[in-house]
Amino acid sequence: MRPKIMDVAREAGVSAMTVSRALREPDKVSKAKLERIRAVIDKLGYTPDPAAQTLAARRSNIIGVIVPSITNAVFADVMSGIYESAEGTGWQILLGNSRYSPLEEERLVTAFLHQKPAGIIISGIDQSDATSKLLRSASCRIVQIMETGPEPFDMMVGFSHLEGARAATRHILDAGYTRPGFLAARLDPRTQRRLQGFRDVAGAAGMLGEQRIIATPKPSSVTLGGLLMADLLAKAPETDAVLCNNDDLALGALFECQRRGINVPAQMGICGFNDLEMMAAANPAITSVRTHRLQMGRMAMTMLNEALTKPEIPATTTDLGFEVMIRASTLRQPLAEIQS
Amino acid sequence: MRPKIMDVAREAGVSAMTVSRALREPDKVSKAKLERIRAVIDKLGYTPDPAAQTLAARRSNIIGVIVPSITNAVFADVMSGIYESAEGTGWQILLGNSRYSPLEEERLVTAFLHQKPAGIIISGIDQSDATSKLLRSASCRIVQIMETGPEPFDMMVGFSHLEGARAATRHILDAGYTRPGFLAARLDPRTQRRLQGFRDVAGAAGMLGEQRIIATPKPSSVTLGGLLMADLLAKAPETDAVLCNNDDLALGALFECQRRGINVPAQMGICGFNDLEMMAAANPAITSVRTHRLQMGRMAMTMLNEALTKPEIPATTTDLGFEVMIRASTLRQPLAEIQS
DNA sequence: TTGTATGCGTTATCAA
DNA sequence: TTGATAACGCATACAA
Repeated sequence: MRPKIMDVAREAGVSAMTVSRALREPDKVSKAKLERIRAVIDKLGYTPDPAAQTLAARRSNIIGVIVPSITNAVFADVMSGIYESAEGTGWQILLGNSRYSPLEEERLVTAFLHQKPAGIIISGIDQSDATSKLLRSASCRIVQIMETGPEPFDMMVGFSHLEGARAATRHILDAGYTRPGFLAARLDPRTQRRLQGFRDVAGAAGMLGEQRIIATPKPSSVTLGGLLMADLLAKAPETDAVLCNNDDLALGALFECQRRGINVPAQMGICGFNDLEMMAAANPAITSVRTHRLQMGRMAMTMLNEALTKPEIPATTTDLGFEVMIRASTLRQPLAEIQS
Repeated sequence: MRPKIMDVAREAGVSAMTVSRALREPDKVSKAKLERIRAVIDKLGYTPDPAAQTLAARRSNIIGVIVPSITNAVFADVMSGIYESAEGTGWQILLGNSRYSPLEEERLVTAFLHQKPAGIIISGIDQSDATSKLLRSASCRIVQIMETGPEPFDMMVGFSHLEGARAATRHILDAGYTRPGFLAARLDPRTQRRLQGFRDVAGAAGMLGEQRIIATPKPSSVTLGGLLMADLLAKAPETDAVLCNNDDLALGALFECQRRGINVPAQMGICGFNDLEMMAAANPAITSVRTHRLQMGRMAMTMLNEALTKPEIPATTTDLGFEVMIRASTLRQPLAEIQS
């Protein structure tokens, strides 16, 4: 049988409560007893029973994490940061995959709240009314990740997808392209805000062509990137650059251009979003908006841990920003030199 | 306050035990009471407290899943299958990331066992002695995934990495390449078995050149694929094909060839492993060994669910096999035609 | 600083 | 088929 708290207490010559305190509030136990208790715990290999702890404390050591996809490299990176930062803290991570479905998200929040979690990390700022209500009345700390926005439930760490797309579009125009297009898949809220950013900047420059915006609700993939590029070339052959909603699409668009003998970046500029590792390795290297995914995950978990450890940590919103990584795929100068 | 089992019992005019039974063994409750209880449960919105259930039943509804990486697309796919198949079953998935560390894996197994899990899904067949001991004496069902092998702990679903690499190598030789190389990163056990498969077949054909085997313990990436290809070309310029240990490396190798003006597949054949989605979309499309990752995850969870639901389900090992997806990157014929 | 009494919400066991 | 009783292993509240 596994040793229980009473076994430790007996062996150490103290009460069960003192052992319990030694584990959770060592400051409130005298040095002598603390040492004795710790020795016994080591000797017996005692570990508290999580279920009993949860039942008695009316609160678990579970942190629920809800992401819309676990195969999308973007969220895989964020999760990796979360797991990394959770290591050694004692918090147990319960991962939920909402598959981009608000209903499934609500189901997950409900299921997680039944576990009396210590905290919840949830992606995005577009929760349904029902989900929002659940979260607002929840008695645990909450971190929204991926995005920043007004009216956080509690804490927030992310960046502005709108501004990211604006900056990328600005770069494309600065690079000398004049008929930019946009490729989008999935059409989730963040995608839509990126599209808005593109429209803002291209429109302000008088270079917006709605026929150059190719969007589909289908899930994103490299293959789809190629198909969307083909569609774009068919509908708007004048296009001389594309901002892709993500890096998979950008890579697929590059391959499609190569298959058609379209020179990138001379005849077609290509820009991705997220800056996955492969962007820099491609040929030509692909320009992309770098987002700080690992750091976002780490910080979300760190913020939560602080909020749960120290009392009275206020709600804060952290904007991690982004960075346009300019690479060969949008450097049109070679063509300009040829033309001059 | 959340309704408890006693609230339901009172409202339905039965004892708490009968409510408990109605939930878990409805067959043992009379039709009349069952209906009444169910109505009350709906009305009150009763949900059992997981912690109390675990404490009383000495067994949780948790299924621990241990993978060596969560950013690697291969495991992301497997996890996706697991989550998909777990949906609606009531099992809670606790995910652990061992980061390819046997020690971390042992730590995770220990932590999971403390939760009195209903089952454990663990990647690979190379558990340390300590981990093996823990798992053998565990009182829950276990599924090993990713690979098949002798001496399973319990259930198994995977495929032979050795045979996968053998088949790929055979294809490369059949395609007419005579000086094949191998690119490997990470060097985990599965990588090593793939390398063994390559050596087997290339050696038997008298076409093995040890100088053409480039391996590094570094984590895999597209960038690294390019670097390894550069290394290979420096050390063994005669190389006319590469089997890459995974698709990231293959893509990187392709880009590096393109940067150097080396024609793929005419001057260099490239074959990947796993057949991630992007392989078919690349230019040229890249040959790869398709593995059934989503299905593997689904099946692992399904097997576990069956074993936990129905009594006396025996241990079974399922080999899901693989498929060499032959694509342009290893179709040398064009060159052969030119030469003839 | 330490200990006692009590409750957390459910299920196992056994008897009816 | 149903129910009474006793755990399950720990933490909260309070007292000493």
